[in-house]
Amino acid sequence: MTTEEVHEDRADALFHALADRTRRDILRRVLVGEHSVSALARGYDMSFAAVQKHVAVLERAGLVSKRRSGREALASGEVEALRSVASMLSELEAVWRGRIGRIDDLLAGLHDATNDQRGRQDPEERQHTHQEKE
Amino acid sequence: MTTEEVHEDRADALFHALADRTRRDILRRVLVGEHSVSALARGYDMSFAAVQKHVAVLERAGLVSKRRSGREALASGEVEALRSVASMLSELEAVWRGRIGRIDDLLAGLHDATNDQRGRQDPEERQHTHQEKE
DNA sequence: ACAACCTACAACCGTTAGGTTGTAGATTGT
DNA sequence: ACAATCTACAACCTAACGGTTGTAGGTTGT
Repeated sequence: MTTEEVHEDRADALFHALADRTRRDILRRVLVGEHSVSALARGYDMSFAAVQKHVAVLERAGLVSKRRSGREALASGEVEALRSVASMLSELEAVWRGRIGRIDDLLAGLHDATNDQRGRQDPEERQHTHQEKE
Repeated sequence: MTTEEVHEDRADALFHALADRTRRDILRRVLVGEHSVSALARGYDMSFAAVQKHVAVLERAGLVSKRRSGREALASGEVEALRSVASMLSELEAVWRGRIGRIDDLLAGLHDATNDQRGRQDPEERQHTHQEKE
């Protein structure tokens, strides 16, 4: 599996995890502070198991981490994962600006330089640069 | 339907549209410049109809707009929709910073002040502020 | 006129997602 | 010891998703 595929897998997991309002709501709560799964479950009109699954999806995506404390599992939000999603969007916007031609370059500024938007604004001379493959 | 529900519907559509690698790839292409649907379809190992559906999903989410030119439908990426997604993530990060307590406040800075991150960085004194509802 | 092309959409199919209930194990408080 | 609580997971159900093929209508070029 190439590095780029891993990146796409992560993107799939992250965007999918965010594509559900219950999960986004759970994420908001655990970003404020730790909550046990059952404490979270009390806030929604669905079964405990359903909420637990949502937390599991968030956890698999890396948006939430869990810690054991006795019988409860305390979940808290991972703001760095959130920032990595933001950086994916920045990459897309960079494509729009015409800065990135090949997808390979997307993995260049991946470590910590997430919010790299010093520089030009609104080029507007973008027009079908159009390199068809094959 | 409340304003907040509309907002959540939009978030659902946007994140769901982005949660598929083929759609993200299509989006990258049309962010560079206009492409007809069949031109896009030629780039993927799937049927025309499948690609057309992907474009439709992106269009419904507002990430892509289509224009008719004769027999072809030219799709181009909507960078503003991309920025609105980024602003949703900023709102979540603002929740983490402890700035936003109630979800209602999320709709405050929604018009154009998307990248509102002048101000404090990394508070770190966040710890279970924890207001349980009910 | 007609063939080629592009788009749109319906119908279908297998898999995944989001929900349910039930069961079982570990921890806690009395 | 025992009941209550919390978590994890399996099994199941229905709806939505991502793909297919087929059909039909509008545009283009010869």
